[in-house]
Amino acid sequence: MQLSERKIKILQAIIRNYLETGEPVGSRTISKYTDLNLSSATIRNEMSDLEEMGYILQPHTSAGRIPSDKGYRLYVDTMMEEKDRELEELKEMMLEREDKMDHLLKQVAKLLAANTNYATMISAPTIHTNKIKFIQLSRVDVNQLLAVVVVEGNVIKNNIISVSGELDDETLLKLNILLNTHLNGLTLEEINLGMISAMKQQAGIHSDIVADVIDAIAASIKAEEDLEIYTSGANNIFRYPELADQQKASEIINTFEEKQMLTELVQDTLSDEKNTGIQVYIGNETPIQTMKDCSVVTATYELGEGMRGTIGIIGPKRMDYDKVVGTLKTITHQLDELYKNKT
Amino acid sequence: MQLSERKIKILQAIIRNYLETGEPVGSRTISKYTDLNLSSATIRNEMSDLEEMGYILQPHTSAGRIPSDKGYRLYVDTMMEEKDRELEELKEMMLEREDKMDHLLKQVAKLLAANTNYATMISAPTIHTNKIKFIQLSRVDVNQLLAVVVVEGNVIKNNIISVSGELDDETLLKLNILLNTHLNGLTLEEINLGMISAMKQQAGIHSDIVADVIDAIAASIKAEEDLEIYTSGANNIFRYPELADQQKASEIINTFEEKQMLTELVQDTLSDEKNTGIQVYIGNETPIQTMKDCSVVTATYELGEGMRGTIGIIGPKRMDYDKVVGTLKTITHQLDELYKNKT
DNA sequence: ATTAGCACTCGTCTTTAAGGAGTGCTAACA
DNA sequence: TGTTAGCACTCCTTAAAGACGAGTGCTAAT
Repeated sequence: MQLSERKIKILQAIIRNYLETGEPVGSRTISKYTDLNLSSATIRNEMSDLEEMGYILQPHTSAGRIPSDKGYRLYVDTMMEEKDRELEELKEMMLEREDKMDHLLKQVAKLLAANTNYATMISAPTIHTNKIKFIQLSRVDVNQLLAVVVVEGNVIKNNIISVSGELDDETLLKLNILLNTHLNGLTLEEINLGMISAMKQQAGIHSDIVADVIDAIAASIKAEEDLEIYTSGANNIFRYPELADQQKASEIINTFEEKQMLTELVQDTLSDEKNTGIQVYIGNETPIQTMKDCSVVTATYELGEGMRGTIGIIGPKRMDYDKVVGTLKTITHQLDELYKNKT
Repeated sequence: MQLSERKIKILQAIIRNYLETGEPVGSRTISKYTDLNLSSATIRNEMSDLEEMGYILQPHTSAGRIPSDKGYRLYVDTMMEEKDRELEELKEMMLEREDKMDHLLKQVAKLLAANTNYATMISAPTIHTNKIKFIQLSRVDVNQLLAVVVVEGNVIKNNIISVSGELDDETLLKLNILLNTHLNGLTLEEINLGMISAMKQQAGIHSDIVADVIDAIAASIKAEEDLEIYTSGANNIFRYPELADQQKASEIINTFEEKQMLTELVQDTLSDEKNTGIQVYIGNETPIQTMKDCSVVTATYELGEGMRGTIGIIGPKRMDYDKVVGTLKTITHQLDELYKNKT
């Protein structure tokens, strides 16, 4: 069966209505709601067709229809009208020039949650492809060195390294020069074994320290390990009765608290880069099993080259996709702007 | 009316039973439960007295009794038998010598939540009274300086400072020496205005940089600002029907997610140091309004001198106080040990 | 092709009744 | 005087029954 123009209009009306109310939509509602001027009986026939085609379903006989996952999918793919939404607060916030990345991200998550009434998450940008800008070893104690690594984008990583032998200031200076001349401007991937052994050779008896330092750098830069994820508004799910029962709420809250599982979402989003950077997962499409009764909309944001993070909005399947997608587009754009102004 | 020996025994039996089951306790249950060998009628009379005295209450006529806050308080103060509980996993975990403080704390929170089935929080130790061990300014870009401050206990703080004028290496070195000679070994409180102006004078035309640096140090050390709090097991509250309804659950979850409000709990706990370091807040006694239906047990742990943090366990009023207090005592002790072995 | 009409379904809400746990009180007992 | 058995009473919980109504599917008329 074909999806006639009229069927599309009716489906759209059903979904729009359901998004608002969360209640099954009856034929009479649509008959009044749309400008099609059709009687409820006609709508009923069309609805029957739409159900057969799998776009809508009935919770039980004698109830109205609700969209199926397939219906939502069609809606998101073809019928959505993005509502652009400027977040004024965000602008103001960014004007304050938040130097601390983590603060900024927490704020963004919070703001998004407050504006959308859904649960939100944001992953700190991974610095995978980013270049080392500055390395410094300092002695903080007799046998402890502090290794500071700054990568492009002014992300700072620290590590305390314990060393056995003593080091005089001169040697330390030499090591610093050695490390900086060899590693500055490189990304983590570009540091290879040959380079490391060359450095070790030059370091002579202190080669073990070089090894330690490089390990430390690798460990601290390593993306998977400390993929920081900030969340907000998890309790928003209680606004939606279809998610608010104990079983489901508990699972979702747990996912948000553990954060571990959210990394899968980030990975999945970052790996797929066909479209505009916005992805919509409806129900079972989500990579996180515990969210199979939700819809998840994710966006990739980019701060300069190679620094990419993910923003995710998690809500009921009947979320306001138009608003969410619009908001996400705006916000990723604004984050982009922020970075440009900062550098 | 006096609390006779027998009344105490009965009250204890009621509370113990209610802690287990969460259901109002009837007279017949107690009559069988205890070794007092009294008929249910006698128990009823005693219960009536206990209710009049405010230790227990009836949800409605013809229901059993449940402990009142006053009853719980008496239990905690005089009748509790701490169950010592070693956390084997914790020992193992600590053996791995987690260098990263935040990882360790997250792990502890998680472990506690898993072991107790309550929600847990742990605040990172505040470094309030701690001494500055090492300061270093480095140039990372034309007009950007990186200020690294290490305080005792190897807690590292970074700040990027933007400077207008250019600085040559020599000046930077001088500034570093200036800062270190003046500030090393001092706590934040000990840095006073006189000292600052003296340093500014010595810095000459770069006095503004000194000011910036000190601001940065103050900002990064400041305790209230970045009182990191890690939480775990918030979804455990769903295990307890009396907390699991939407209204309450949502509030509690929110408190846990925002974390902001939890700082009050930390402040309160740290400020009061009469007892063993364990505090029990029952119902309305808690400083956090949203937790008035819960009980909160907090403990102060200490890592070396002056580095103190708070561990909190949040559960229903009928929590297993014996177990929780015992566990907290053990864990603070173990953390103490950890620190000793580390240094 | 559209629509009015109507019987039918089925979830929701309300009412009613039965069941039962637990109490308070009274009177008897040691 | 303290303890206990007995009993009426309360009130929550659960189940069953019925009323209600929203919404459907089908049929026949337009």
